[in-house]
Amino acid sequence: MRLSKIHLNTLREVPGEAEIPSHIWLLRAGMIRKTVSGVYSFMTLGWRTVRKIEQIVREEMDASGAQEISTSPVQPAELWHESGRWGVYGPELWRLKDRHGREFALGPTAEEVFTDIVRSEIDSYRQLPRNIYQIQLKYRDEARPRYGLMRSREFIMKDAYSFDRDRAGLDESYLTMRAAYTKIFERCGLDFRPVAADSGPIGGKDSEEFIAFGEYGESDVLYCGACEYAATSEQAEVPDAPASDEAERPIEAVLTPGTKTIDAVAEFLGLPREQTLKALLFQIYDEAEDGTYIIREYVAAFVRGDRELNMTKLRNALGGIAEHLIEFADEAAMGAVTGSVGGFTGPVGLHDCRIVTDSEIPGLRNLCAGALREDTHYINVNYGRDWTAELVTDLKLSKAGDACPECGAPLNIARGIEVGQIFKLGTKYSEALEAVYTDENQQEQLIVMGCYGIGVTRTMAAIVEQHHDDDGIIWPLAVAPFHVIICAVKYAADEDVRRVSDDIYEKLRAAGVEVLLDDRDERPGVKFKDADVTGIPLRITVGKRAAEGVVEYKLRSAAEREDLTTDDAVARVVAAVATVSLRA
RNA sequence: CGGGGCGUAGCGCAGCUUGGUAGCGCAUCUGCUUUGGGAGCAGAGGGUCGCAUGUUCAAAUCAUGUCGCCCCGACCA
Repeated sequence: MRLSKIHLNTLREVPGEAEIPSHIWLLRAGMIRKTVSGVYSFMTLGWRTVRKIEQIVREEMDASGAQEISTSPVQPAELWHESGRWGVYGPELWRLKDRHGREFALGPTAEEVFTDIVRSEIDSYRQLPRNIYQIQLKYRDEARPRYGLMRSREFIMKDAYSFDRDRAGLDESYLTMRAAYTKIFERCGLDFRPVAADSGPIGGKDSEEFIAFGEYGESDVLYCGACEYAATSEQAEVPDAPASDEAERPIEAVLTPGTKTIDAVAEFLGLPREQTLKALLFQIYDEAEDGTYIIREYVAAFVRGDRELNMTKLRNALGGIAEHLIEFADEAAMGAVTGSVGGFTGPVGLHDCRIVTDSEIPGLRNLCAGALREDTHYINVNYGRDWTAELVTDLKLSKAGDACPECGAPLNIARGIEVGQIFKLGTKYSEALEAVYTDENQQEQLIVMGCYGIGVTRTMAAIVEQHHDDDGIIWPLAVAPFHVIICAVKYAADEDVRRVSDDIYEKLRAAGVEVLLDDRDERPGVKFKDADVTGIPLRITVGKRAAEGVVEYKLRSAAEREDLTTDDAVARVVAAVATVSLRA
């Protein structure tokens, strides 16, 4: 295409709203435009890249045997009531009503819709397995949209759902998707890793996230340098400290004035933090039909003093409490339940609340804990003798240096962007929506499901995070809006330049290359800057030596330039583009 | 939702403390000169200062409220 005909508006300055590279460069390259917070429009070049990514996703999904369909983002509330998610999904579900007052949601995912389709269309084991997917706008009314495309309220997601006869079939479907995802993100040019993940409110057991490494990611990943183990910080198992063989000493109350924190009490008593017990008190809500919240119960959770509590593990341990239905208890509640003020909560004599504890606590001896009286702690508190918990399970938040649960080597930590996730759902939705098939013994069986998501627009942001420099974006060839840009210096004024540029342009187009000809009546500096900021991976400059048929060839990713004849330049571009097509 | 910051021309900002003719740079338009890394000169257009109420002879400026945006925390593709 001719650049003079394309709508392109690059920005010289960084818009005030942008903080991180992908947001800054996508705006400055004129690829995206904000409509309102968390909602973006894609302009000509930006949309071309979105479609490139979608195309890669589509090709690999189709190659894996999945089929593309299209459903509406408008989903009736009834389906959500059937699955039970209307009440638990929380304020992130973007709800709306029609003129009759009927309720709908804009789909944040589509498990219900796909299960609904399958339950009415699949009756026999002969129709299984199936994997169907769509690429569609999704809606999540985020508490805090952020970082441009990284966390938006409207985004493009590829969501796929697999339907199998049994668990073994699901395992196979899952591995097929895992392989397809690996290819997709490789073709997008991302540095990424699949990591074990929490399955969150969608439900199910086994799950992995595909994390693209990046400084501005919002996920913490713990990975082992010695083996293949990798997990998100919420999910990573933390091995218990070895049980103590110390003898139990008699429990004793001691005065500890003003020591409201673990650090303060440990220092005051001269104990290591490992010898203390950290208490955290939560209130759990029920959501009434009218949308109000009522406190259902209080929960006290205990971990070793030097540990951090993993909220995700706690919520899962309590039977999958939705994130918005649990929060730290306020001071007033603390007083009512513990008979004390914050900072002196402990397990001994605690009542009127559920008590859960981390799994390493029963093995530890003679800990220091709050005594439920202001300025007082107990020392030599022992599990079993002085207190017990209703639930004993791993509640520890993993951190760098913790032992790898597979091989024991110390774990490393990295930040990353979650660009995809794969789940084994099992029968959660088929049970709720009664999606069954008849097997060869004429028995009705529940369909076993998996679901698989890719954030297409987030992937676009992740690519820019990994591929940019001080001058702008450096698109990998496979997702670039155009393969090559011809910077025609003095196109309007110089007949040789025009002739040579048009010649190269036509030859490349004939060869199937996506080529952009900068035929604008602009100064050369403007053309070079625009070529750099928009990140077109290959550049041919036609200028000074046009009359003798010589042009300059340059990669966006490299500093070197090379003078070539026009035919050699065309051949180089065609060869470079061919490497991308071959990878598919 | 809690905490902090910001709303003045398409974009980036100054002006506000101490109330008195709304400004600068970029972008846009016209003309001339320029043309291998975001040109120079001359000129032109464009803003109910987020909105509402209040104080005042007078409000971009002070007060109250409200809406929007951005950043930090708890959640997710």
